Amino acid sequence: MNTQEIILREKLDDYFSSMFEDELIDEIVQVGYIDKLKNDEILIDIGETMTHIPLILNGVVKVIRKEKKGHELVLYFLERGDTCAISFVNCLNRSKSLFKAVVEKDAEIIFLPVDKIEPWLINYKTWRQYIIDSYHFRLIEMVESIDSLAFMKMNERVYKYLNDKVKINKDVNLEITHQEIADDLNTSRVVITRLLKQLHDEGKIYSSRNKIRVLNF
DNA sequence: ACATTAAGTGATT
DNA sequence: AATCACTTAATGT
Repeated sequence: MNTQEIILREKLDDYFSSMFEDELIDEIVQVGYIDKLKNDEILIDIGETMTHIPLILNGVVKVIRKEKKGHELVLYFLERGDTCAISFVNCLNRSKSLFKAVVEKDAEIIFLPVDKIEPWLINYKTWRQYIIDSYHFRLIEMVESIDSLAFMKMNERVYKYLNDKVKINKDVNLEITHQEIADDLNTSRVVITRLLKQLHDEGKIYSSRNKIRVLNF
């Protein structure tokens, strides 16, 4: 066993080993490769063809829907233990990505080549379960995202967004600019500035330049 | 000291 | 809730 495999196995032990059977872990170790990605690196962009699916070991990946003229909307975040099963099905169909995925917080990710992993669906019950669960979970998050778009006012959306961020980063102190929030929610900076000021005055957050602290989380 | 980037605000639609 | 136009504040060089 080479060092790469040993490292991989070690990383998997953290989280996935309790989820997958030993034989499956063995296969993952053999075909997968691990990569460390830094903030703002793009995993995949809309229209690109996917060849691998990611298993997130740590860090955070942000999944975004993008409109042609640069307008974006954040759909959900992927964290430890997550994969994007959507990308998996996309891979099987050899179709192009509907989403853009960028690293939100430095991440270690195992990439699995799709042609190798397809048979796992048949051979490994835990893998099947994992993929189905993941698909289900993404669907739920997508619906949540539709709900917030359709039914929530912008001030509620901002607050939810901040809370989601805190949850995912495990830190109530966020380093973020008004502009970045505006981009993620597809609105304008001025609107965010005003709503944040409102939240600040209501005592729900504390905000200063480049920083927001979510209170009573 | 100056330039750049982030944030705050009134007025208008 | 969005846009414009402008101001003020914070930060980098």
